[in-house]
Amino acid sequence: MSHSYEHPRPALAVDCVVFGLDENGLQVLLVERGVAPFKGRTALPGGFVRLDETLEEAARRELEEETGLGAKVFLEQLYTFGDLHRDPRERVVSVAYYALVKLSDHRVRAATDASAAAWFRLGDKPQLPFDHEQILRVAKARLQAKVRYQPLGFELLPPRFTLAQLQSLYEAVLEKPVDKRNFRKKILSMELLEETGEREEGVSHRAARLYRFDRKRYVALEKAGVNFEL
Amino acid sequence: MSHSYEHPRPALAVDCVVFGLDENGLQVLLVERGVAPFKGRTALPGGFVRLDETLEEAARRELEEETGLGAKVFLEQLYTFGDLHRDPRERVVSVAYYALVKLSDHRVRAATDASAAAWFRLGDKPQLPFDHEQILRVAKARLQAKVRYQPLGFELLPPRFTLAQLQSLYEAVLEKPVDKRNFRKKILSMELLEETGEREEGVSHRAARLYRFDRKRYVALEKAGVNFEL
DNA sequence: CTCGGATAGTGTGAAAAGTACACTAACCAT
DNA sequence: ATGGTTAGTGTACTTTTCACACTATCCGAG
Repeated sequence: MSHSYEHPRPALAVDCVVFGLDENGLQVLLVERGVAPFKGRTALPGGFVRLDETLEEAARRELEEETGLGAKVFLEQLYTFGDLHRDPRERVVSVAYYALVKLSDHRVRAATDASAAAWFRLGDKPQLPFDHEQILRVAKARLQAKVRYQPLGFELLPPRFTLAQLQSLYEAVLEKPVDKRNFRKKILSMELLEETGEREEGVSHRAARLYRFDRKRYVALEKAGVNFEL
Repeated sequence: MSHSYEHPRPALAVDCVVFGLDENGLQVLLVERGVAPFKGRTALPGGFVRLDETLEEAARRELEEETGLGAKVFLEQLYTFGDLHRDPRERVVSVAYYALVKLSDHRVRAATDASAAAWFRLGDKPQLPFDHEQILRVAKARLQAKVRYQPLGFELLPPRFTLAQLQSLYEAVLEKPVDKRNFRKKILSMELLEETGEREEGVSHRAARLYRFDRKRYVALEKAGVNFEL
């Protein structure tokens, strides 16, 4: 089947930068390409936009198809890349999205999935084709900038977490150490965290309290114009 | 002439939100549409992306064609809008850009240009077609957010300006008053302004000093990681 | 059962930044 | 010379940021 238009059109794609976090720091989810160009190479998950779906729907569909990630992950538009030769074959404009997922939920799936998705540490990944290196750089910069004034971090953690986990998240993303006492004061003063009353289990030292992110309160405070700068 | 592709493709357009400033506050540059849909309606300048130009080139070309704005204006990508029915005729995805121009330079051109471009105050403009109201809202929010931590304001002023002009610019963009002494202290402490040694002329009161934005110094300081939060 | 190892959890003082605020200086026009 | 108009300047108070070290709790090993 063929489709004709009066004027030539670039192809329109979406690409996704999926960030996850574990003990080793910030990771990114990459897939092995199943089609040309760059078939067999490791690249960002993505694909062409269909006519009956929005850009975000296209991004979520591709994520589901290529990595098994569900529809609820945090996903935000990043930037649109339109250099003439970013795809060697033909003109392709790509709307990039970035996603944040709780790596713990998706470690197994990605590891066993037939679609050959895998997590890579940022400093330890293969060279990416197209302009995916650039997209990844922009995504990392955006994440670092945004995490300072929006509580994005919670998207990367399990539903209940300790303050130490939250702190090392910030340290991993920002790539610099944070003072424990000042961090706790600051983050608790925002009143976005709710104590669950529970504690860590199975650790061979004093068990830390488990907190939960209070999303409703966040929405309310944000509407009221409160600042969440770290 | 007709162009065929194996899979259907959305059309790809760019739209531009051009901000300018005068005594009446923040203004936006709009054009009268010469083609359907919405022929004759006032809308954001924009048009379709060609295969041999990048997205930014397309935005600058459309600006030149429809408003006479030159190639040097400050222009930055805003967001990409891809709702299914944002264009009533067919699927069109639009990459929006926003521009900042010195209104003084372009007041005459826009007023006399055959292409029927005109400046409108934000609170006093016709209803815009497509999703251009949404695009404008996003652009305004971005400008307000960005002006706080990047010295964008200078793009809206003539090359030499007084501190009072700069202050009213911030007041116009942020839509709230700023303390004169604190503003001057803060902005001068950034060391981005250079005294020209000249003064205002033709005013019937004490003449203010004229300053110039030191772009080189800005680039240097920015690289060094300095913060320019207002 | 106690002792060592590991992480949780807590407060204070000093420095820097932000904020509110009012008068004199300079210039022009009448 | 006087009045009108905007330029230009400093200080005291409050708030925020930053650096920094010890006790509490739990587990496991001996």
